[in-house]
Amino acid sequence: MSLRHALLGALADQPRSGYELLKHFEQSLAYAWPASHSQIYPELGRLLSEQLIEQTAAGARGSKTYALTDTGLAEVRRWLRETEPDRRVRNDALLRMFFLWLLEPDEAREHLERERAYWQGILAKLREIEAKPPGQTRKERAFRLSLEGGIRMVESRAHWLDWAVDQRI
Amino acid sequence: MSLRHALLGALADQPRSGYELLKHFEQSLAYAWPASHSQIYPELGRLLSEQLIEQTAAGARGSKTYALTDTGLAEVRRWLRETEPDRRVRNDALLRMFFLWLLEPDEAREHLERERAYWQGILAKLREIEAKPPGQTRKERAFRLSLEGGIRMVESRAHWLDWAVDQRI
DNA sequence: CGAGGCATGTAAGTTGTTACATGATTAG
DNA sequence: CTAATCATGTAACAACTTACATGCCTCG
Repeated sequence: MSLRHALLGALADQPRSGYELLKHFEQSLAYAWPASHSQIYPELGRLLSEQLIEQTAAGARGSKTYALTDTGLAEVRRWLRETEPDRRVRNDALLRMFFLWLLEPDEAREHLERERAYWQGILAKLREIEAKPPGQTRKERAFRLSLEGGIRMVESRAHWLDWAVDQRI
Repeated sequence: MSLRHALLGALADQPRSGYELLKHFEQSLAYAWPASHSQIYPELGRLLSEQLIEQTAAGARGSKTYALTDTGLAEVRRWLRETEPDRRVRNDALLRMFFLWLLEPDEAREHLERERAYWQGILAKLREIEAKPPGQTRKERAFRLSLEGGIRMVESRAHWLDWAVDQRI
C-alpha cells in the first residue's frame, strides 16, 4: 500500500487539496509512483475516516484541503522505519527487449530508436527541474536525492539504448 | 496484459512446462516482470483455451509442457509491433527517498546503506550471469541486450546510493 | 458565451498478492 | 522415513485502470 504512504508523505510536506496532490503526483512523484485521480480521491476518503489526515479548509469548486494528523505522521514514519521496501520492478519496456529477436532486425532497431527518443525526452525534462536553484531545507535535500536518483536511472536507460541501437540484433 | 505476452515470448524460445516458466520468470525475467505461480497457471489455462499455446507433453507429477501455436507467435509479434510499451515505473524504494527527511539523519543514512547493500548484491548476481560465454543466435543477442540493460540500471542505482550515503540529509 | 482547466467523485473490470490446498518424487 | 523440491491448482482480497459522470470558474 505505497499509495497511501505517498499521500501521507506529500501531506507531511504541506497541506494540499486532492487536486493539488494529483498535480504533485504528475510532476514530482510520477517516476516513482504514478497514480490517477480515481485512485487518489477514494484513498483520501479512507485516510480521512481513519483520521490519518483531516480536512482543514474548503475552497472554490468544492475543493478540500487536507493536512496530516499526528497519527498520520506517525504512520508514515512507521512505514519508513519498519516496513521493507518492495524492490520488485515491473518494466514493460525492458521485458520487450527479451523478445526483440521475434521481430525483423529493422523493426527491432526502430523499436530501440523509439525507446531512446522517449527516454532522452524524459531526461531533458528532469534536467530542467534539476537546473533550478536548490533550497537548503532537509526536505529539499531529500527531494534532490530522489531527483538525482531519477536522473541517473533515466540516463542509464538512455545510454544503454544508445549502445543498443548499434548492436547487431 | 504484459504477463500473457511474457509467457508467449518465453514459449517462443522453447516449449516449457508451467513450472519451468515459473523458474524462468524467477531467474531471467524477474527484474523486468516478476510473476508468481498463482498468476502463471491460470493465465496458461486462458492461453490454452484461446489456442495461443497448446499442450505438447505430460510429464511426471502432473507436469504439462506447452508450446506456442502459430496464432500465439503472431500475437507476440503483434504486441511487439503494434502496442505502445507502458513506460510507467512504480518504484517503492525510490518513492521512500522523497520522504527521508521525515526520519532522523542517522536513520536516513542507515536506510540508504541498506539499499546500497541490496543493489550491490543484485549487481553481483547479474555480473555472474554476464560472465558466462555468450552464444551467437539472435535470441541470445536479444538476451544479452536485456541483460546489459538490467546491469546498467542496477549499476546506476548502486552508484547513486554510493553517492547518496555521503550526502548530508 | 464557449473552451479549457479546476475539482471531485463512482463503477466495472482487470491484474496482482497472499493464503489455502494437494499430491508426487527424490536425495539423504 | 522425512525433508526438500517438483508440480499444479483455487479463492479471497487488494490495487490499479478505464470509463462514466457532474459541475464550477476564469480567461479571451
